[in-house]
Amino acid sequence: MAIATKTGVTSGKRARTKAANRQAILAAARQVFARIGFDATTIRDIIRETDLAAGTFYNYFRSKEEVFEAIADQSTRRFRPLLQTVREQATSFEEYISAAYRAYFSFLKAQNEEAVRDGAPHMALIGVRVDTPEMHAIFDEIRIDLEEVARTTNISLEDSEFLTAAAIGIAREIGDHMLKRRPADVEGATRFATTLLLDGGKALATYGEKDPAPSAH
Amino acid sequence: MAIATKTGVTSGKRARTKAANRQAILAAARQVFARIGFDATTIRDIIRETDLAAGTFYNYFRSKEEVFEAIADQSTRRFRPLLQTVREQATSFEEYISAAYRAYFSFLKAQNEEAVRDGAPHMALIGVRVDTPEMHAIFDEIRIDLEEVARTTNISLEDSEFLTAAAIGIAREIGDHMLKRRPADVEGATRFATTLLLDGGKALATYGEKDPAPSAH
DNA sequence: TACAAAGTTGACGAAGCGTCATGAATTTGT
DNA sequence: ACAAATTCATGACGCTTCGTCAACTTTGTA
Repeated sequence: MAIATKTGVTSGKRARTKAANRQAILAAARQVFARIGFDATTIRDIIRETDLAAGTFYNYFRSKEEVFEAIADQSTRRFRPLLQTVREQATSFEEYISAAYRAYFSFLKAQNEEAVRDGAPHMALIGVRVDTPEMHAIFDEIRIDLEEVARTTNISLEDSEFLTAAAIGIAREIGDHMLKRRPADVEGATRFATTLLLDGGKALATYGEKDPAPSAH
Repeated sequence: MAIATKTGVTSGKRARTKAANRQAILAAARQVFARIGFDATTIRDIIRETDLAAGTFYNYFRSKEEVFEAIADQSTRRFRPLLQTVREQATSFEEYISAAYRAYFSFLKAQNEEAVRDGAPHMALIGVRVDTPEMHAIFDEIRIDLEEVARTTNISLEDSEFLTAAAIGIAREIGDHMLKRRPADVEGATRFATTLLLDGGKALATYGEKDPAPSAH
């Protein structure tokens, strides 16, 4: 009889298998992408890993690219609550930046380990990298956070959009390089990124000495 | 008769048409990618824009992806001499960073305008972004430059790899956002990126004031 | 000029694509 | 409780693109 809920979701069997099928396709796609890579993957490769028929795929996604985006979207969605926590707990600009980087690098490390466990050859991770609407939402969220934290700490930012872009650029690139170093050092990456974003490269360098002895807390 | 040169390149007609064909394919691919996008492009779309036959394509490239990489590689190759000049003329850390960012942002703007002129819908630029060997070369070049400039100015860098990664991340993201603002402000982006990398976000903020009055020279 | 080497051509079989008529399972209406 | 209506899975089909290859043309060598 299918009871309609507030959200418009029905509890009938129809709706349940629909959700299950979607998830099955996404899970299968994850596996196959990890195993043989996005380019080599065909839609039939994906559907073969489920108990569905070829045509059914097209009831859920228009193309391979759309599945990919949906997976990236899932990843991004899982990151947002972490950012939410960071926002709620930060009491200063420094704290926000530091905690946000830590959250991202931890998340990245976890995602990477999961992908490797799933049989990804090496670092073929579908990350929080693709240009999805969800990613744009994160960008705006961070920008607004920065503005807000700056405002409450009586700071004026010159250009919050550029600052956000830079913060994200640093996160992406340092994140990649962090993963290449085994074991991935989340704290080290966090400290570096935070110091750089706040105080710049000069704070990470020492003048007139042979060995570096920077402090960044 | 084909005179063999030092480099193993022959001056015969064979070698000339070979180079010409390769360029023809690359040029055609550029056009088609710009017009209809990478995904929609088929190898036959590309070859149709030349006076070659389908089979000939495979004498030059293994796949559409390989053409793409070759184009990205060309872009990257064109950027390297600019970086060379920057390296030669910089006398301080600050100067190197500033000039390098200016070179990159100018290059990016020029590339973008060229792509738009070629009929790219909007910002579908094949940039200095892809993970090619040539890009890795640039990365190493910048890292070594940073180390070198730091050494001659008696500075110790904590982690030149991370610093390079961060510098490139900032360039990429700010570059993207710069292009979205019309007209693209190369000097503004350069100033922002340079100040951030050297002195950090704090240098771009003002404390206890309403309107920002940052100085970054 | 004759022969060898290199390269081009386009037709061909294979592979993957997206669609759609069919039928089964679920929901709705009475 | 049953029938009508709706939703959706199925897999075969026609179509597009793929990469290859035997035949042919052009270039280089002697």
